[in-house]
Amino acid sequence: MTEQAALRAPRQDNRRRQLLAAAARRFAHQGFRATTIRDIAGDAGMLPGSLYYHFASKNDLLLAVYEEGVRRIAANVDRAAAGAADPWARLEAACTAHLETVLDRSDYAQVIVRVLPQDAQKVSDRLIALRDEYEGRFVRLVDDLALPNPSDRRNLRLLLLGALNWSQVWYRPAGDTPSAIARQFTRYFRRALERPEEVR
Amino acid sequence: MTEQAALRAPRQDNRRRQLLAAAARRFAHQGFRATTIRDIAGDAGMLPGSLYYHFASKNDLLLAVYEEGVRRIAANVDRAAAGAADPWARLEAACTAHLETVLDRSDYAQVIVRVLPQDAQKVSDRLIALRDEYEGRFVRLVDDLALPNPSDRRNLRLLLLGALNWSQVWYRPAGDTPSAIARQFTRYFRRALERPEEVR
Amino acid sequence: MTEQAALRAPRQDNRRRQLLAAAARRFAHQGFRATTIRDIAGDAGMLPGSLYYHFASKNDLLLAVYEEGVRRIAANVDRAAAGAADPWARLEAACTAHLETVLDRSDYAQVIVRVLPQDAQKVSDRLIALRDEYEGRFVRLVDDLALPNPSDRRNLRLLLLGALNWSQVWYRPAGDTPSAIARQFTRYFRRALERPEEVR
Amino acid sequence: MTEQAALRAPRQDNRRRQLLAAAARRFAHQGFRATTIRDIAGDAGMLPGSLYYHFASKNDLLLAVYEEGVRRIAANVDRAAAGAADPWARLEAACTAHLETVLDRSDYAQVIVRVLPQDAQKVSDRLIALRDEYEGRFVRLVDDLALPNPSDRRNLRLLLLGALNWSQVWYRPAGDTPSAIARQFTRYFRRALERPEEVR
DNA sequence: CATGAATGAGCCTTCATTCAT
DNA sequence: AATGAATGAAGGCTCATTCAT
Repeated sequence: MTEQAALRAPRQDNRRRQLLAAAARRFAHQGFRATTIRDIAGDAGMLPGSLYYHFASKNDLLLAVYEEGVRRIAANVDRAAAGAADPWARLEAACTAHLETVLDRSDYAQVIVRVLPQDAQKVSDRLIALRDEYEGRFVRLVDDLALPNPSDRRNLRLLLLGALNWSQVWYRPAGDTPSAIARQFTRYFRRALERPEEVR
Repeated sequence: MTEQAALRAPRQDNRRRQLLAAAARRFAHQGFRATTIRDIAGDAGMLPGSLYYHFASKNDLLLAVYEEGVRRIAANVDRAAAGAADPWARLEAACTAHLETVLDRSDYAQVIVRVLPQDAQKVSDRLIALRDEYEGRFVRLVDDLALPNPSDRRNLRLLLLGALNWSQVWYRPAGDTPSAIARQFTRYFRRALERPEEVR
Repeated sequence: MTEQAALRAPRQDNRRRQLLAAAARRFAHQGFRATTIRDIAGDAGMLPGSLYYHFASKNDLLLAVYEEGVRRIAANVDRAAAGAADPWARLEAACTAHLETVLDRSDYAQVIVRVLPQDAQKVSDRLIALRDEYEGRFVRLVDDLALPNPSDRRNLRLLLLGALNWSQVWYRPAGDTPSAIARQFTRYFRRALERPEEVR
Repeated sequence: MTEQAALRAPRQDNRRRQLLAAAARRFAHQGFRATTIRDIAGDAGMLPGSLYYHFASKNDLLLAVYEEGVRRIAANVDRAAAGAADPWARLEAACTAHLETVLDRSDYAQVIVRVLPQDAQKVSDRLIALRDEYEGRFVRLVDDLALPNPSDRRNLRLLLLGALNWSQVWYRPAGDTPSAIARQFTRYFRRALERPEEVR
């Protein structure tokens, strides 16, 4: 990259990115409705009206945050999964990456978990599609496991992801790390799955 | 109590109850911020201003809904647990009662799961206290289990309750019943706990 | 009417009427888009938000002004027409009443002439219907004339009403009175109509 | 003029002309206030800010459109009048040219009829002057008529022009052509004027 | 008990305009 | 000549809340 390009090109994108980051932070911490355009613009050092040069509406801003969130968490999860040898290791790596991203590394990703699509009626379809696209990964990861009782798949996936996502409610940085939590949860999950239920 | 009071008191209580029920329904289905005082008053057949005769603020209304929600779900859970013989059966019965109440039987209880305390800053402490009081039951239920590895307790409780609560996000009346979900989840949970982890 | 009723009943209606009057005045003098809710509320001595207790939107306010305008001008025109003996006298009386109402007596009526339905997209259909309903009177008044050449009717009606309505653009209180203008215009109109065109 | 200027000047003029044409079209069809600088710049393929290189303000744009409108309609009317032999034919030709230009041939001219000077406070004086200058033609055309009753002149001119201008409100391309309307109206006008009023 | 009426703060958004580049 | 980016004032509207009656 020439020095000129380094100085000029990113300018526009920078402001947009700043706004997006501010929006992600606010949406993740306060929720969608409790966040005002003034908050976001203020965080990025501009006036409310100026934000509309970069985004058409608050809904569109949420959509953009969702998109970035999916991009990031999906990239982390895919990278982590790709580095693992067998299906179980792959799932564990994916879950760890998922939870680390949500809890620690990305306001964007946290928004996907925290803000419900219904909060932005006009773009809710697209938000749902983004969520679904992302979660498809876990459908496939669970499908790859060799399970004694394959019909457990759906329920167990919902249990695992639900437990991970809910941790956002009780998680405190002072306790276990996100990756420790994810690892624990996945191991319990494995124990529950690997052998058929005993007769009681 | 004079006769007059006998006639009047329950009337007043009725209106309050109607408002509370309307608030619970709205908060459960739309969330706290998306619900207006107008919605709630309208559902109870009165005007917004009239609501303030019964409740001091929207926050107070939420607090009252939370209180009623805890009262109901705790009653259901306690009753279910009391009818079971051993610790594992007790936990399963409690979880089933918990999920049935949240998903099917009580808007009040659903509010506890759906509406975050931070949505009502001024009463958030009390909302948190109510949540904690209720969840204490599960701490005790899990403590009663005879586990090979007692240090799993906290994590496993968080996993189980988180998975149950998150089901509110994906639950559809057309699929498995709440009690079926709860039973399944608890059984997986049991399988994961009863046997010590193998060496891998 | 009892004194109590005199004091209490009209209260609500009074404020609504004040707002309507203020809106009519502003719309008539500044046009629809140039008038702000703040202007109108301010004229009625209240805050912008308070207006919405009485009217659901700015469009609805315009609709209400139109309705009142049609009611008033129609009443004036009908009364005037009813007092005249023959068709020509009836038309002249109606035109005089029309123009007097528009120019002198009613901001409401002036709004019908000045504000185009397209200015309020969401209610434009109803605005057009109101205009049409009113103008139907003139269709009938012209139909009642005994004309040598009946096919002139439509064009001549459009000419007469157009000329009257356009006077709003050049009319100044210092010059001819509205009724003088209307009388003059109607007489020219009559002269143009009563005998078939001569060969030139 | 240097060759460079010869090449450049018209380019600049082109862009200005494009903007003017876009503004005229928008103002004629949507009105002044409903048209945004964005609309106009967009129609000319540029961004809002760029427009300000060519025009100092939205008001100035309107003024320029008015000027061009007067230039065009005046040219049409003058040419038409010049081709007619006697005063009545001259008036009829002028009216036909006026209405054709307004309804069919020029967005610029339509703006003069549709957009009220008060819509642009800061230039309203000049807008009024332009209107007056143009209408002077009709004062003269009517003055040239030999009338039994000369005092009718002003009123009849206002009636005729008003009726013509108002046709913009009800005119639909599917019905009579503008020139047919203008011819009809002028003939009625002539009939009304040529004979003294009878005693009634 | 309830209502009618209003408040006031704040919300999202629009838009003419500016200006460095 | 034109753009990108921002401004700032204003606009329509919402909503929890108040209070005299």
